[in-house]
Amino acid sequence: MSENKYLSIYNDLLSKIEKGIFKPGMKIPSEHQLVEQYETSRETIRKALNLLSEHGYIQKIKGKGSIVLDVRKFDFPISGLISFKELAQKLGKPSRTIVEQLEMIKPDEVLKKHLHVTAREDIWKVVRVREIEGERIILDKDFFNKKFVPFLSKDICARSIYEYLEKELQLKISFAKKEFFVEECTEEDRMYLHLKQYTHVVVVRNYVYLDDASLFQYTESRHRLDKFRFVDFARRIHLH
Amino acid sequence: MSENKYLSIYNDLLSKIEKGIFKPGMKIPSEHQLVEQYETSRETIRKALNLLSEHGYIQKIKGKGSIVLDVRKFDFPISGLISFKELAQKLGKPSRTIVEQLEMIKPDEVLKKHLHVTAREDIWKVVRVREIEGERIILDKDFFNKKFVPFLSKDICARSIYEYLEKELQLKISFAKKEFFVEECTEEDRMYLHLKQYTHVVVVRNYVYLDDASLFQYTESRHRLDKFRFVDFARRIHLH
DNA sequence: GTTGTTAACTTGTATATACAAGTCGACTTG
DNA sequence: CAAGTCGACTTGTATATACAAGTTAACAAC
Repeated sequence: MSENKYLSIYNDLLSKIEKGIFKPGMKIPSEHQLVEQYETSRETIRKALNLLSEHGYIQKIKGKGSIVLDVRKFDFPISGLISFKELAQKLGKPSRTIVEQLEMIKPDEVLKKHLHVTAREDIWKVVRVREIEGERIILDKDFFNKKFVPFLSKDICARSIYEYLEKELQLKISFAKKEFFVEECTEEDRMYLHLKQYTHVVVVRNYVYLDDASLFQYTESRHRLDKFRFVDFARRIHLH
Repeated sequence: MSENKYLSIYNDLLSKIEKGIFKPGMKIPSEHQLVEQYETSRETIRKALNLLSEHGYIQKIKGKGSIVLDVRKFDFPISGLISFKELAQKLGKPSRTIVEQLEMIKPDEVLKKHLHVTAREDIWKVVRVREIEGERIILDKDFFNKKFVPFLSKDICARSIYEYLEKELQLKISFAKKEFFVEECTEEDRMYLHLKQYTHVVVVRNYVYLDDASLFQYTESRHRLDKFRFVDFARRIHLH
């Protein structure tokens, strides 16, 4: 359970939306009603509702109430900072992770720039292939600063690195920047993936930061063209 | 200026970050200091800071303060609901919009699904090419429900439809869902774009909603592979 | 010198109140 | 009947207070 009142209310309302107790198009109870239901203050309810709104689950309309959106209903992966294991569980497709490389390296010029490290620092390099429905679709190349991740094993990489980082090492993963673009496939891509006839791959560069804004991971995720899909939810900022 | 106190503080702090008065890595003044500077309450300051944090401009660290991130410094287009005109102005590259088609149509089966309309409703269809540095890079196919947009002209489409919708028609554009994937290019793509040797295009499907959660626009944006780039900022949700 | 303890700072959460502003239905008024 | 008004509801903004919890530097004790 959450220690936070507003987060536990967020979770409760979210699960009611996902279970269909609150259906798309429906109004959810008013803030006043929720205050009584959860025996809390209006500001606490509003924090929970604003989180739901930011994440695309509800739309708040002044004077009327909050209605459930269907935007988030069928679509994954939707924008967010989520591990492959969490994603695979949501999607429910049979998938497997194959650890192809796991070694400690010194960064080259490119990596020094991406991870903001010096030539002397030790870096974990992990290369994994994600097999989805029997096809080798995604090539993930992860780089971790050893300063933050002293130890890694093949077993951890095959299971879920994030679970290990957050639960065992107590790292507080906070935010990420992702860059998407398309690139010609390399020899490495062809070696590790089932590329069919495709000549390009979709590349996702992931820069992951901890709680204190320190960059601790750089990931390059290379997807076969035809299987790539990404969904984003955005709100317009009005400044008038 | 904004009528809202917290939005005008958000804007003021944002412009200080963008102008470099607050530089990446620097601490911004504490909430208490900002309360005195802006002569307001702490909750109002916190609303402004939380917005900056959500949008990737600062990181708040409990017990320490808020530091400016460099994540947003060089990267556009970053996730958000922004018109091509606004984007072009930010990027500063020479660009031009060519209106190739502008007509009123009845929706076919596919469009009926995308725009949630019946066969009897009138739909504006706008086809535009975005020329960047002299090359025809992006093909935008927009569809507007006539119920929301009674009138359109070539002139409006060449300038900025969004400016017209928001300023003239007073439509309140609120949020959007975007889907990204890669597709084989069509005859239409080849006809309108400078595609070089590329066999695929990046497709962005855009569903745009108004204030009251009604779907009013569907856009299909088709990008030449090599010029496509998208940046996303995401925060991890911790539920423990 | 090292360790531990304050004290003063920071941000995070929860609560209460007041009023503004948009929506909607019922009722009044012409 | 039509139009306008009013009251009861909704969400939005601004303010104040209290306490929790993390950080840091100064200081005291050993």
